[in-house]
Amino acid sequence: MSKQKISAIPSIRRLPSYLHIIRQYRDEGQEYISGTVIAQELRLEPIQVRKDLAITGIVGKPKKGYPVVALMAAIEHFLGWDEVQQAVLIGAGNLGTALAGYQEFQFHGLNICAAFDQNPAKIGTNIHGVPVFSLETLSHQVSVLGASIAVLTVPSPYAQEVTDQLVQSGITAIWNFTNVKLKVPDNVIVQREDLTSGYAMLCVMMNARKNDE
Amino acid sequence: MSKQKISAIPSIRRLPSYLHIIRQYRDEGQEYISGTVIAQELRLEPIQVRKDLAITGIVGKPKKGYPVVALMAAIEHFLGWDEVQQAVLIGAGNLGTALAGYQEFQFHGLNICAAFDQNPAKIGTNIHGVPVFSLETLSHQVSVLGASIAVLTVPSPYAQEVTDQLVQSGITAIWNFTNVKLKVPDNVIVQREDLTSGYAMLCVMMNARKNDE
DNA sequence: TAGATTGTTAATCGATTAACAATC
DNA sequence: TAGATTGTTAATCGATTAACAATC
Repeated sequence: MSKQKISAIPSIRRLPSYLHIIRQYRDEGQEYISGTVIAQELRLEPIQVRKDLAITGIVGKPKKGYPVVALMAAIEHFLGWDEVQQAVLIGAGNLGTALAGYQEFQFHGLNICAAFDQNPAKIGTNIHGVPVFSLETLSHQVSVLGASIAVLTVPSPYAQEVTDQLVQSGITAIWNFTNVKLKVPDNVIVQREDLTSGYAMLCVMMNARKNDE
Repeated sequence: MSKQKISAIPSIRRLPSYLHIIRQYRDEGQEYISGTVIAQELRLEPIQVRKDLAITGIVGKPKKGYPVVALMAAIEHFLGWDEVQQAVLIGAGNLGTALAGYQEFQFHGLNICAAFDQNPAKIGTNIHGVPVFSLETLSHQVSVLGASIAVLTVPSPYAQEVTDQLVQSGITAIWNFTNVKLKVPDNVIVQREDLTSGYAMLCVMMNARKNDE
């Protein structure tokens, strides 16, 4: 088991932006939405949108498009966003606080139910309604809360040692916001979110434009 | 001009993580680092690392690897990180505050020199040393500060109208942290940072594992 | 010298795009 | 019916991986 290959990674990454558009059309009371329309909104090719949506199993109607409600359900189910996931936040610093207060996550079934920090001044307080605990109580809380996801926002130097604790506590999925490549056992999933890679893209595009003039 | 195709996007996105590893080796006083070693650290294929590094123009030495200092310089120059970029932060909320305090950006030549917010209570204060101004002074400040980049962290409903203001103020590159697909003129670059797309990946990996057991 | 590593050229793999019949 | 849109099958494109000669 584990370490298995996920196929169609680019498609999976585009699904949330489709969902966002589709939700807007639902709110406007539309019954159907076509791949062509989604493509226009996101400036993509219609064929790409259709191919991507196909992986969720949704079936559209020629001439009309996809039924909005069923399409939303199909994407959410495919992503597992139709079930609430309990997550713990590790590191109640700037970024951690921002993520704890990010309302959008509620739409994606992600519930940050507890935060952990080293700083005694923060323990016992709460950030955006999320209680902050001592890291020493991690194992206990993880089992009580039934959390399987950890959102990691500690300073880089602590990332690996905290990860070891997370693994020992029974966490099996880590959303890693540090720039450290974490070492974890085979059965633990890590998704690294690297802001600097997006910034690199922006910079290269700026350079390309400059050389173009 | 503009809208030109950037090639080797995946390679560009990996460069920052290489830089991070290489910097560690520099700090340890290493003179050379091989593609093999970088690959081991990041669990990639050595050939991929060599191919990626080649786009920066660096030339390695058989048997030894790449000269650490020159390699850092080559990556930084390729990304344009050897020159400081002035950026304005739009939206001094949770995420904006976190980004203003993100030390790491200094390593990448990104300097957030001013923040802007709608909220009168925030105007005149500062977040992590970055002064917060009224949005009405945007145009003036952008020209005074010589900023060409805007980091956009306003709530989604305001994203487009604020973007229009940014464009009018002379901003030509937007790092967009909202989930809105922005409409901008051809000469303006937008890099969207979508946290939910990373979370989608994590969820699909979790589902794949579950079905595997 | 022997062997690790580079950089180039070719092969494979997967993602995107194109073409088009089916359909409501 | 006419035409927009779907979904399938094939073609193209680009990224990754493999093979290997060159080299220090």
